Amino acid sequence: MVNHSLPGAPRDLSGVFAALAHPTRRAIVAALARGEATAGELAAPFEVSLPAISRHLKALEKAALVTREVRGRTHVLRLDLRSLREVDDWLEPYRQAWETRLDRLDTYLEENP
Amino acid sequence: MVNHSLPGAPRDLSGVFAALAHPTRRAIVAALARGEATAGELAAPFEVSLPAISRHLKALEKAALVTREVRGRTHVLRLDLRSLREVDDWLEPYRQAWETRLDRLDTYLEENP
DNA sequence: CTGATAGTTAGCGACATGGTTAACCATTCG
DNA sequence: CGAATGGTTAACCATGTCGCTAACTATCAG
Repeated sequence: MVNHSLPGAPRDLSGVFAALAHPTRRAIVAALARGEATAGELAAPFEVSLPAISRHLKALEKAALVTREVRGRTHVLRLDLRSLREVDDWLEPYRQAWETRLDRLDTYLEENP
Repeated sequence: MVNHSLPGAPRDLSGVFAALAHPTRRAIVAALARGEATAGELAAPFEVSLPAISRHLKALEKAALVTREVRGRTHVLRLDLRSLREVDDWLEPYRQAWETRLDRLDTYLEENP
């Protein structure tokens, strides 16, 4: 088994979940999944002010969901998949639970509409 | 593809993530994965007061992570896996991302210690 | 140097969260 | 009935979140 949480990134699942508990931040994560972007580029689609986005980015960075590289006066943000992978790891035992239980419910519902 | 969010359970992923952003609530979820339990049974392992647990349960219920059946004066709580499955669904595209990218990093790190 | 651009920090207000203790239903038991 | 049990609700306090505007820092262009 592989350890997905690196030494420098302490397993603070609470912080990760809290960061993901905001639709704007999830949208930023989704945007970064398509590739790196600057703070301004990330802020553009949203109606909230730039300072608001700036603090969302800080929250994502603190949760280790995002890394930042300062290049001159622009900040390049990138998604760090490891924190998401920790969420996935946390989910694992429950996944097993619904694979044994809930899929049978799915089957039942499909066969009895 | 199966739709895991049922009509009665509106897709409020923010609420689910927020509910999971607290260690006590994650512990309750973990406890309920082993089977149903009463509020008192769930509160026992924790050092916080019973009212505090009561409100954690209410938060989990509001996020549809937990269902409650009132039997006489005891409340029986059960885990509802569907909300966790929504988290899993949300995670899916990212899972694909790290399966194509990060596993190669894993391989690299294992081969170059 | 000057001005424009990229972004953060500061300060404020409104509201949510999480914990406490005390009080309050509701149900079971003798 | 009266008392104990299971649990929630109320009131309060401290702290955190999220948005705003205004002000600031830093870099690039001319």
